Amino acid sequence: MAGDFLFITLTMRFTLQEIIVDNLIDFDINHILQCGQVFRFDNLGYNDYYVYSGDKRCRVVQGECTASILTNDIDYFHNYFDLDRDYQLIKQQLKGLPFMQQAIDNGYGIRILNQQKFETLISFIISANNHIPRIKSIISRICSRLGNNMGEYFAFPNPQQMAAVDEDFYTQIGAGYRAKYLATTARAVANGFDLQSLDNLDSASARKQLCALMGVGNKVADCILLFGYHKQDVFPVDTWIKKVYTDIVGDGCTNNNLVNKRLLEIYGSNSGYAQQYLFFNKRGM
DNA sequence: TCCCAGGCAAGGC
DNA sequence: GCCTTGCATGGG
Repeated sequence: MAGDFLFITLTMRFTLQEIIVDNLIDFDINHILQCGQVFRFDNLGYNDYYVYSGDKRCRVVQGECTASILTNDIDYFHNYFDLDRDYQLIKQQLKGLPFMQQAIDNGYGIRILNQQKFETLISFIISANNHIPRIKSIISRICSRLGNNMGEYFAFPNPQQMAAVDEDFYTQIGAGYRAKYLATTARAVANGFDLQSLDNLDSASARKQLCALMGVGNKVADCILLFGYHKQDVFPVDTWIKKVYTDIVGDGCTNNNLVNKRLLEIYGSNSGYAQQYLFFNKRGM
């Protein structure tokens, strides 16, 4: 009997369950993965991906009318893909604002993922002045060298695991001048910087706290707030968004803080969503 | 090749 | 406070 129980337990642990997304008007896995919010995924074929988050993995297979999310943690990925949110309502609210109609038409399937805070923090420190393919490869090496071996893949390391190595390690895996930022910030979090507590703050206060971490400036903080905290009243300004700003306003402003302020005024409480549609649209994907 | 990338820290003013 | 400069690396 004890053997039977063990067998059932193991079977349940490795049996994948399925989330069916039955409305592809507001879900397209390519849009979701290619709008620059996440760097850990593998393309297995046409509309077929592994997506990794923390120590978890799911497989997303998208067909003509439905998408299937295969995972052994349904609740986690239901929240991860933000499936309870009404994106029709968001699009309705954004539609009349500058450049939104075309951007929404192009990236209609974008959803803002609910990613883990520490992973988002580290990922966007690496993103600074960097290309997306290289960001992905650096993160991949950090996982395979420091993260737990999950069998078929590696988990994203926790703060203690990242704090256990020094700056030289991050230089060796190709992080460039961000090596110091990674070593310093991983130690700050491992030593008690409480990422979770920022959930209770308004965006401006949380942004200020995040900017105290080495390697985190206004833009990186805004990305962390949007992708790790789902704060919607932020507008990360990078080189692509500055091009968009030139298209929309065209006043020659080159000050990122002013551009950020003016875009927030235009897009208001839905700024985070607007930013993702505009970023995706500008990168021409 | 040479430019550029989901910018930041440090230093000068 | 704002503005400028230096910065590691590799994909296109």
